[in-house]
Amino acid sequence: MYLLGMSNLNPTSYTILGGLSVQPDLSGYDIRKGIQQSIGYFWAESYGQIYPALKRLAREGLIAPSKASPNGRKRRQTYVLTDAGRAALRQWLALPFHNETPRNEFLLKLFFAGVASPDVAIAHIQDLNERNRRWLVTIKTIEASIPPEQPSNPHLPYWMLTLSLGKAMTSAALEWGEKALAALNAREASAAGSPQLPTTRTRKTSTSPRKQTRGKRGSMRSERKVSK
Amino acid sequence: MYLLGMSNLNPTSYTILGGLSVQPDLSGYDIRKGIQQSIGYFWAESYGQIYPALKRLAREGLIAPSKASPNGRKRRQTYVLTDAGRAALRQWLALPFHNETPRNEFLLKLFFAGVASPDVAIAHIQDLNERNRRWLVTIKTIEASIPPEQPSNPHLPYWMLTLSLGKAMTSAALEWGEKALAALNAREASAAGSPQLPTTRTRKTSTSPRKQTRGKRGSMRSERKVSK
DNA sequence: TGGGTCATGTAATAGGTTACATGATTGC
DNA sequence: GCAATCATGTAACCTATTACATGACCCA
Repeated sequence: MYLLGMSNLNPTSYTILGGLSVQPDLSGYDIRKGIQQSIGYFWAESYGQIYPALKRLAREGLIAPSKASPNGRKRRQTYVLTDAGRAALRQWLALPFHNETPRNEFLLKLFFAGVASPDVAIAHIQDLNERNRRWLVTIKTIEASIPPEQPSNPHLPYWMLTLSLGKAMTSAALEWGEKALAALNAREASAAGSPQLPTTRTRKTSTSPRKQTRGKRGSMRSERKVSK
Repeated sequence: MYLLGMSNLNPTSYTILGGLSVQPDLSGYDIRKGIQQSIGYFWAESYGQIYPALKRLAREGLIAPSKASPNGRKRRQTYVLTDAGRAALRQWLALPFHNETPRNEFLLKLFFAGVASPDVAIAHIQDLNERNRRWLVTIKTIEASIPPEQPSNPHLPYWMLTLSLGKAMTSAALEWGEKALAALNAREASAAGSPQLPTTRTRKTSTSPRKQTRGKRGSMRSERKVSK
């Protein structure tokens, strides 16, 4: 009965189903905003994914257009979950989760930092610490915005768990970063005390790395396939 | 002088440059193996990325084919870093690191776990804990394999730092997982004690989710674009 | 002589971001 | 009337994984 040509949705689609299961009558725009505000510290979606996914989900009957416009807004399409959609969501929830391929560019640069000046590693760790401090603020903000809800909400215990994992990991990384920074600074200081061969490294006064431009950021598209 | 049509390499290319900066005369195969064995807990590369990247790096003069075959193997192409390659690597190392888009499927499923039976969340957390325990073993294995090197190795302090961050975050996650599991089990037990309406949830004996098949794993390609 | 691993490579496809285009609505 | 934000959508890329093809070498 439900082995028609559908299935094999992408994670974006399941995120949409999940969002609509928590709150019906959301538009694509709402969904994106909701994701940013509630699970933005561990999940992101772009419009380029959301709108096509909505079309497809509707086509396959997992969501349905709804007319309800909670506020007076017009020209926006909201959706609700269908029974089939709820079933698909439950099915997906029960499957083992995928490990995302590990790709941590911070750790990669730290691993190879021996080729560069110690300033580089120090700057990256400072950068990481700042980002982590900001994450902690974000997480605490979300945390503060939750309790007011009705306490019988079946989602609440799980929402608290996701927040506490986020907090635990970010805190651990921040503690590591502060210790690492202290260790590297001590090492730098002692190196400055003892004699040192003049090497490639030019002791810069600023430790902050300059802005990174990589294909992205539209302009500055210097790359143009060398051969072929 | 060095503003020719090159630059804008992808992370894979920089990983290769990094690998060759630590040890020259590696083949594509070696590089992949080396990555798995030393930084596999935070970085992965596939052949489909490595071989094209090697070609391109050689074309742009950042690496050069070398003849040295450390062991007696034949029919394999090894490479060394050129001066330009080392410069490119240093330049990239100094740029701020990219945050990978946060996409943690475990947290996503946990967040929406309220739509499903409590067994689902419990199974996922057990799964996570097992993976984390395995990570810790891997990290400790790598850790044990490092000290024998010459202590003057300039990479060593950074390698130790990457390992300690990996360990800190994994341990934090594991501690969280154990507490979370205890909390959910307690909740389940107390729910079983108090009367409960018969709902959709079918109390399964097994808590382990079944194998996930999603397009990948070649066979079982049930999806076949419904329309268009 | 045959299995395992070494070794290189490519085609199909998935999955996703960015930049851009377009226009409506709200509030000042 | 104008800026900000709401709102939808698409085309051009990029990045990466998977599956497959191909064959050499090692050793028992």
